[in-house]
Amino acid sequence: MPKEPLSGFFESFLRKDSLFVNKRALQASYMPEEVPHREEQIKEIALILAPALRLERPSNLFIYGRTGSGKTLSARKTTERLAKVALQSELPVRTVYVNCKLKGIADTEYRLIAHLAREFGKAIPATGLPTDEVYRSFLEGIDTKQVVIFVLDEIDQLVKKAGDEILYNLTRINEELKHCQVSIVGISNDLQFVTNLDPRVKSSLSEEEIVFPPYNALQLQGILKSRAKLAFKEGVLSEGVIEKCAAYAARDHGDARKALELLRVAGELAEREGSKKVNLEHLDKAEDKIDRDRIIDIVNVQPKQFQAVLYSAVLIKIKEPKKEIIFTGELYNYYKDICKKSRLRPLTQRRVSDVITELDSLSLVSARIISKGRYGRTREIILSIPDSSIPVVKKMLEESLSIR
DNA sequence: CCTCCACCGGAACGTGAGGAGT
DNA sequence: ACTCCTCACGTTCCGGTGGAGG
Repeated sequence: MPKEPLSGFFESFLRKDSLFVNKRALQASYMPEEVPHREEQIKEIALILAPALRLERPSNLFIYGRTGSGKTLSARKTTERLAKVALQSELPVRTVYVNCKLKGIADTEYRLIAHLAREFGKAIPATGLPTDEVYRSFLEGIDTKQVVIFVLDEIDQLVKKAGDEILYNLTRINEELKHCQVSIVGISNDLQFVTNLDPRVKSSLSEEEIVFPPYNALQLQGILKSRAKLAFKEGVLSEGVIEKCAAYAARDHGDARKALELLRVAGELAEREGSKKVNLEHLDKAEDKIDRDRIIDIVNVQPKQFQAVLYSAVLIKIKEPKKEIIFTGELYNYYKDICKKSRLRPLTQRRVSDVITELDSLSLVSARIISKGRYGRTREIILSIPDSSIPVVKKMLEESLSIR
């Protein structure tokens, strides 16, 4: 008599004590009441944006700092409060937050402007119209007596993809508007971003600038503690878990988001194991899991051609484990072979070169240009997938490319 | 000091899909 | 039906270049 496979599973799951009380407090989207160690920056932002409440145009603001340093959170928090006060006093002030990296939402000029226009009640089709038409509609939509603050997050990604003309147009729209006043808050985690911007855009975009320094280990501990208090039941975190978690993230430019994710995943692993406590081993396992999951997720959604290029690098690594460094030419030869095996039309080397650049920005490989003197100039490419994950990735790629 | 390799990376252009306006 | 958009993904063409070796 086969036992019912799920017999009692959900029942006991329900009965089993969860380690969490409110897991959301550890998720990236969570907006805490306070943003610790960023009081100064928040005050600065508030000071710069406050004139909006007198219906004056605030200076454009440029915020930068590394990932997980609290930029987005601080900016959102501040604009939210501002909007709330404006609403209470019935002042015509609008704040709009856009993340430019979201695919298909705001990652081109057309889409960004269309998105903004929709915020002001204009219906813009996803495609089809000329861009100036979209601009026209957008301007028409906002040009009433009001102050509008646009917060453009990950603005560096937008410019990288679509050029800085967008910003030039955006910083100039006040000249086109009769009643409305617009100011722009740009957020970037690329510190170099401003330096290679068109000088005209640069000066108007960064009328004001705020830098977010990375958190140090102690500050990270504070952040983790306050969130852990909300997220976990009392006493489930073993001694030293917070400290180690903070140390791990501090090692890597003080990324608070990463620290929180680590803690959350450690908690989930502990819970799944049926452990009563989250301890240091769970943290180690979490670190591993996050790394592997990230890679798998990214690799899975890459186009076939990208996968083929990556697979070439993986193959080289397996055939010659001692060989860390691959040159473009070698990789390309392997790649052509792979294409034959998986019945893919090989791309030109020029294109593959771009693919390599993109794999680099996904951190699947790291590539830098070197000169071998007499033997030419090329890129040295190093696979950034940890040895432990290589077999999984290899299998995935073979399946996807239908090899063997 | 000069040369010259093996690429890099900018620019212009082509194709084909998804869609608007007339 | 026809012309005109954007946009992703490629190709072709080509000038540019750091440094080992003559």
